[in-house]
Amino acid sequence: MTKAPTVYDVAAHAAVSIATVSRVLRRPDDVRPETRTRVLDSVRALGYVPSGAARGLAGRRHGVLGLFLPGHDAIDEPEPDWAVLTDSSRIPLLDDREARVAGPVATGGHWSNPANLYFDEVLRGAEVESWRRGFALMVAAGRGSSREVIVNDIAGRVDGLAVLAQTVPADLLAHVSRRIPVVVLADSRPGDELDHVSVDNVAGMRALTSFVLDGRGVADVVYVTGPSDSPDEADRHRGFDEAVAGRRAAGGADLRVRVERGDFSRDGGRRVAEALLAPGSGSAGDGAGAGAGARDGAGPAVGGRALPDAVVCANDQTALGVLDVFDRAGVDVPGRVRVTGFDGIEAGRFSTPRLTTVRQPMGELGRVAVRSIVRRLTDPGMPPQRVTLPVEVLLRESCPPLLGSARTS
Amino acid sequence: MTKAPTVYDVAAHAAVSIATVSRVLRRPDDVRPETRTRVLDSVRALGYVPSGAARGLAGRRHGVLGLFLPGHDAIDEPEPDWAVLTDSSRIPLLDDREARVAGPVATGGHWSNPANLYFDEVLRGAEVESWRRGFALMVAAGRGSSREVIVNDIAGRVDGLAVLAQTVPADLLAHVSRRIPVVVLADSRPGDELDHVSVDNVAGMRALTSFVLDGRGVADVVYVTGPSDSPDEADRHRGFDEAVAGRRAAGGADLRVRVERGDFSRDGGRRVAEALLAPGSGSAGDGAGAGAGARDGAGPAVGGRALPDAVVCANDQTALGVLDVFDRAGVDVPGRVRVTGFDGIEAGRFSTPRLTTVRQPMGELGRVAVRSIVRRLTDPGMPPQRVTLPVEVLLRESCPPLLGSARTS
DNA sequence: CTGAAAGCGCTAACAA
DNA sequence: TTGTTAGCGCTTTCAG
Repeated sequence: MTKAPTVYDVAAHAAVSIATVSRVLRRPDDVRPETRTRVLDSVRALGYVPSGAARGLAGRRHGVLGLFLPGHDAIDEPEPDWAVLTDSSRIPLLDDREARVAGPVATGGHWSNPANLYFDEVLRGAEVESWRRGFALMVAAGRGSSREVIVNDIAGRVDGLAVLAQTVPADLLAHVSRRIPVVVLADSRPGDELDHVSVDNVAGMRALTSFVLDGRGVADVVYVTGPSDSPDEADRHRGFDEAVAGRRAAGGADLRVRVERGDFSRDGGRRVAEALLAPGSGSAGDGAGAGAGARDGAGPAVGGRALPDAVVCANDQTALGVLDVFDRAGVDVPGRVRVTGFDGIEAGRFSTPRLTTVRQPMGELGRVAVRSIVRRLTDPGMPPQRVTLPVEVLLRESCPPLLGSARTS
Repeated sequence: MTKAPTVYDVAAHAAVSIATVSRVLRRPDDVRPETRTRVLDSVRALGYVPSGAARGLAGRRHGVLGLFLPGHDAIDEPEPDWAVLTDSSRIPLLDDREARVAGPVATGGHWSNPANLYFDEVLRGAEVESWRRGFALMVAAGRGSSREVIVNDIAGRVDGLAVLAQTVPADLLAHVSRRIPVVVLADSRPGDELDHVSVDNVAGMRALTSFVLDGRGVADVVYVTGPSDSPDEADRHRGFDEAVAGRRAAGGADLRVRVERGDFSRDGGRRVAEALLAPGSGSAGDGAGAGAGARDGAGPAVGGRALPDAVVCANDQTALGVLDVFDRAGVDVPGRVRVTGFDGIEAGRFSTPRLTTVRQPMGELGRVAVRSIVRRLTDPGMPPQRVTLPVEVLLRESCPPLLGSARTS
C-alpha cells in the first residue's frame, strides 16, 4: 500500500507496453494468450488494481450511478467515544417488553425508524440493477444544509443520478441535469423536463376504495387525507373520488362519504379516529342520508352514529394511528369498521389487525430508475420519459376479502 | 448535457485561469472576492459540475469509501418487460392474510427477505459516517461469480473498503488491501493483517445465558448450535459454556446441559424443537441428573422428560423455528420453556412471544468501520486494529426478566 | 492574489 | 498482435 502500482509498473514488470496491459484488462481476447498470462501474472505479483479515477477520466465514463435518498432521522449525534468500543465487559440487560411493535428501536443510543426501511428497498433495487447493467452505485442521503454540496459532489462522480422526490430543490436538479441524466422518483407532478418514475397512486387508491365500497354493508365511508400540499395526497384523493363516483353510478346513490383532514402522520390518524369516536360528532360529510341497511356482525356501537363502516386513509401511518385508537377503544376492526392504508410499509404487516393497503413497488422503483438512466445514457435525445409503476392491493385483516366482494380493477 | 463544461470553459467565461477556477472551488478564501463571485457566476451560467474522476486523478484521492455486502437473495430474475410498466389498468387484489409474519414479502414477482434488513442497518451507519467524514459511499453486494470483478472494480474507485465477513475470499482481500485500506466487519477470527471490527459474541452469549440460568427453576438447558464451521457459532458456544461453568461453580452443580445441532436456519430450529417434543428422546446431554425442583406454573408436560426448561439458540432464526414448533404444539413459552436467540433481527420483535435475544449493533458496525478506515488513511503505519463492539441483551417475552433474577454481566 | 505548466493513471486511436 | 502517443479535467507547485 506504500505506493499503488500503475499500468507502467505492470507494463515494465511484464515487459510489454501500457497499452497491452490496458488491453488485457479490457479486451483480453485481443491479446495473445501468452502475453496475456504474463501480464496477468504481473498484475497479481504487483497487487495491481486499476485506478477508477484514471479510467473515468480517460474513458469519459465513470461507470457509476448515483442515488440520492431522503435523510436519516438521527444525524446529530455527538462524536462517538472510541473508548467505549473496547469495553465490552458490561453487557446491558434491557427490558424490551414494553417496546411498541411499530415504534422505533433503541439501539445503543441510536434510533432506527422502521419507516426508513422503505427507502432501503429502493436502494436494493437500484443496487441490483446497477451492477447488472455494469455500473457501481453510489448512495447519499439528504443532510439538510450540506445537501447542495453533496448533490454536486456526487453528480461529478457519476454518469447518472436518481433522486427521490422532494429531496432536492428543483434548481439544483436543473443545474446537475445539464451534466448528467437525472431521474426523479415517486414524483407524480413533473413540472420539469426530467425523466420521472412514479407510482400509480390514482389507480391504486381507486382499486382499493372500490374494493372497500363493494364490501357488504358499506354505506358510510370516511376518507382521511394527507397534507393538502402533497401531490401524493392529491392523486390518492382523486382515486378515492373516482371510486366513489363509480360506485354511485353503479347504484350506490345512497353512499355517504365524509372527508377528514390528516397529515400522513400516525398522530394525525389518531386524532381523526378520536374525533370519530367522540359522541356528538357526526356530519361534515357530503353524502346522502344514513347508511342503508344494518351492519351484520357489527360490534358494540361505540361512538354511535359518528362511526363509519370504513375508514380509508391516505397512507399507512395514518391508518395505523386509526387502528391504535380503535383498538384501545375496543372497536372491532374489521367487524365494525374497516380500515385501509396506502404504501405497504412493514409496520402494516405487524399491526393488529394487519393492515389492508396498497403496496408501492419500492424495489421496482429503484430498478426502473436505473434502467431509465441507462436508457437515456444510450439515447440522450429521447423526450422526457414518464413511467408509472403499477401498484398492488394487499388485502389483510383490517379489511379482508371475505367481507368484501367482487373483484375490481 | 451536450458537452459537459470544464474548468477551461469556466475560466474562459470568467476571464481567469483554470487555476483560479480550481481555487475558487477548493479554497475560496485564497481568491479576491470579486474574482470569486465572477467565477461562481460563470459556474452557474455554464452549469458547471467538476469531474470527480479528474479530481480523483489529480488529487490522488477519490473521496469515496466502499462497502461490500453479502448478496441479495433474489438475483436471477428475467430481464423485466418494459411494457408491463406502463399498463397500470389492472391492479391486482392480493389476499395477503395468510402471509407468515416473519416470511418474505411477495412484491410483484420479487421477494424481499427481512433478514436482509439487517445489512441495511450497516449500510445506513456507514453512509452517515462516511458523509460526516467527507466521503461518499459506494455500495456493492456479492454476486456469486462476478464477485471478484466487482471487488476489484470498486477497489479502484475508493480510498478504503469495508467488507462483510465471508463475502470476499481472503486472497482477493489481500490483493486489494495492497492498494487501499480494508476493514473486515463482523469477523471474529482474524487470520490476517487487516483491520477488523467485530461484535462481542462471547460476552453477549455469556451474559444472556447467565441470565437464563439465573432464572427460577432452570435446571435443564438445551443449546442449539450453528453450523460447526462458523466462527460466530464457535464464539457463542464458548460464551454459553462459560456461563454454564460459572453457574456450576456458583452452586449449580446439578445443572443439566444438552447440545443439539442446528445450522442457523429456521428449519434447523424446527427440527430440534420437534426432536425435543418427540416422546422417547431425552438424553444426549452432558449434564447431571434430572432437573432439581419442579417447575412452577408449568404448562402441560408436552414431550415429557425431553423438554428442557430453556432452549438457548445460537441465532434468532433458529430460535424462531423453535418458537414455531412450540407454538403449534401448545407448549407455553416462557411458562414451560424459555427460548432465546442471538442477533436481534426484526422478525424477533414480531414473533409470539417476542424473542429475547442479543442485539448486535449493526448500525454501529457500519459507522465504526468507516471511522476505522479513515483512521488508517491518516495513519497508514498503525498496527492492525481489532475493535470489538459491545452488544446488548434484549429481554422480551420469550424469556422475560420476571422469570429471571439477578442482573448479570 | 493570479497564471503557467507539469503531471495524476488510464484509454483509444493510429502506427508499426 | 503490440507499441506510440495524445489527451481526459483537475490539482498543485512555482513564478510573477
